[in-house]
Amino acid sequence: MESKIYKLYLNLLQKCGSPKEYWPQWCKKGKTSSDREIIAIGAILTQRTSWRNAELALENLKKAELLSFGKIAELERSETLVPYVRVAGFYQSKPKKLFELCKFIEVFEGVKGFGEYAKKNLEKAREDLLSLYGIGPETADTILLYAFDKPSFVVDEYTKRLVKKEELATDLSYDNLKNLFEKNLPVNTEIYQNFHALVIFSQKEKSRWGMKVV
DNA sequence: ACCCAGGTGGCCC
DNA sequence: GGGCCACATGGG
Repeated sequence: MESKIYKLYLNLLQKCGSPKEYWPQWCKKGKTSSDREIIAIGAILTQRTSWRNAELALENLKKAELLSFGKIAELERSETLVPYVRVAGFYQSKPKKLFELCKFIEVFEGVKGFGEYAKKNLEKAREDLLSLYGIGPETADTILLYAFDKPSFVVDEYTKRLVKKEELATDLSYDNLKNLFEKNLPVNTEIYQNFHALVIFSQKEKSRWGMKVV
């Protein structure tokens, strides 16, 4: 595998070091069902929002003992989440998005939990996620890749910028870039996880980056 | 007083 | 299928 894409990956890895240092929970092995739920909740909270604010919302939910799919699915109304989620912005829609996802998992997987759901076939799980309100391609792939540990490459604005700058493609649509990366990399969850983290990380100040343990 | 942050859904054409 | 726009908070 000697594609430009793979060389780019190796360069980023050499330049930035292992993403595990600054994305500990998202890249770690042996995730619990709870870890997976928190990652999925975080993926929604961070939509068009700084990770710092998404993290504050996660902490609010944790203090309120609402940081789990079961607890959120039990709520009668999504509006209950508003005060905890407010700090992450879009507080009218994010509670609905979280509620929708948690309800979906509850209805379809019952007591088996998110960990079991994560074993679902990748293509089917991606279709499921995309059908939910508030989950578009980037969030779906983020959940598949980091919460489910499935080899589904995540494309974001940083990826697009990088591809444009390196002149790796002219069609910058989501699906085209996703296919481009998946076609030019080994089908490997760890590489996809590292790559996406490195793309984001490489464009930020190292000292200001890093995820706390929620 | 701007601009941005790990997007998405709803319109419009 | 692509091009806009609203959504909302906190930090620079």
